[in-house]
Amino acid sequence: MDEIRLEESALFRGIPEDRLEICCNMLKGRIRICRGQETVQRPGDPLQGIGLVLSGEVEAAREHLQGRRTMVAVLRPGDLFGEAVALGMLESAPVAITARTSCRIWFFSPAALFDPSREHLELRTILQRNLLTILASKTLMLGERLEILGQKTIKGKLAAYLLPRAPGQPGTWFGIPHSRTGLAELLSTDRSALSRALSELKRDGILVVDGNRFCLTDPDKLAAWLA
Amino acid sequence: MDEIRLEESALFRGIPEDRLEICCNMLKGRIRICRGQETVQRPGDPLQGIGLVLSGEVEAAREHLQGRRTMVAVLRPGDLFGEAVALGMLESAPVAITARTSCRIWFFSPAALFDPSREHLELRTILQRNLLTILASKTLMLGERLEILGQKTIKGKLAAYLLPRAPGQPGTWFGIPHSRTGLAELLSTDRSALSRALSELKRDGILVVDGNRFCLTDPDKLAAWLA
DNA sequence: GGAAGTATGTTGCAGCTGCAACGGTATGGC
DNA sequence: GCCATACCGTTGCAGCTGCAACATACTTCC
Repeated sequence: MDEIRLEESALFRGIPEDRLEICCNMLKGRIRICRGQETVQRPGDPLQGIGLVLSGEVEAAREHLQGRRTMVAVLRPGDLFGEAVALGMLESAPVAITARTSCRIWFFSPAALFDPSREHLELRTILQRNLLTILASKTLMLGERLEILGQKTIKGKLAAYLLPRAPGQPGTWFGIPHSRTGLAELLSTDRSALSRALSELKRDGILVVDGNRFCLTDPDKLAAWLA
Repeated sequence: MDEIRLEESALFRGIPEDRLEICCNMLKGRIRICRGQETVQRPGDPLQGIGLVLSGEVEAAREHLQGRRTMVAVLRPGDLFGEAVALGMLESAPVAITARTSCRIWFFSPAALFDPSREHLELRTILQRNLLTILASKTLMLGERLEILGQKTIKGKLAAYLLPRAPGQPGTWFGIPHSRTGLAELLSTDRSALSRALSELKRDGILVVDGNRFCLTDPDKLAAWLA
């Protein structure tokens, strides 16, 4: 099973193991179990608190009209979602959360973190510090998404997405956590047009594809597509 | 002058006025004065700390190759930049910071915020809490940028950008903080193509434009362009 | 006042993308 | 085994966009 232990998550990093239970009680969390494909959170739903993925795989995506979606991130055990909404004082979520696989999610209220009481102050300090780090790296990740979506062509988007994910050694295979349809949503482009772009890159000897696995045979030629 | 007082900034919200000086000393800030058009921070530069705009107007933009840019945000007095990079433990900045006008920027080190000493703990707690709120709202802002850049057509991008900024009462004029060129960079599109799209929207009676000021005469028709 | 530089609107054109449709394959339920 | 569903690649076509070039203001700086 891919169940994560809380102390391995970024949120609880640095919390002594014997204090975990205190933290959990303090945050008043409750666990929700979702089946695969289940919608965890619809955009506009009243906020359920901050979610921490315990097991399974979860997607965060912006839903546009007519079923079109722009994927924001894939969440794995240990990842958080909803923290920006909760801390930013919005009353409803702007993104949809969907379970890719059956999963367990721990929802907790951020209010307890800022309880003015002096109780467990040192634990709350660690949690707040961790939350800062998590939000900072999420901001950086979103910045990279801007870099990708800012590209003008599909091959440019592919280059902006694949190049930072490829191993340093050129010609090495690496996997991505997306199906073709998912990749198209991530790049906010049309699936068939993406398929065509990949075919051309293959034809020109720039990369090789096998399902979710890629091998950049000519990274420089791919980088030439960056605007 | 548009100089901001520190206690009006989001970072120092809730700090008693007579403690401000303590905070400033604690954070070891130093002020940098920049002329208009000056580059404050090039992507890849070693980090100078977190920046707080005291006066003037500053741009944050991702620079692609060949001078193309995707604007990320306009920063006004009281706004922060670099906090995600500093807290996310990156050693260099991924975005370029440019002064639009002459400006004064206060750089400070985030390290003092997490000093393990007990000194001024209550002040540091407030600052950390404020930083969390700032990062959360920046995350939400970036999410909106994804919504905009995820649109497939220029008119869609315009709709995603203008509709949330228009006053509730249709037919009201409102301004945006961008020139045409700047708006094109914000939408990550070509300036002349943007100009063409705006002309067509004007021709079809959907909006009226006067420089940086817009008036949506038919918001519903504009919303129809959202993918 | 003049010159250089910058911002803006227009237009023609090549090219890329979105869309729809089709066929093939894999997966799952009955 | 069979059907339904989903995923993926291919293709034709209309349409939108990027790009280059040009003309017109407007600003700035001598």
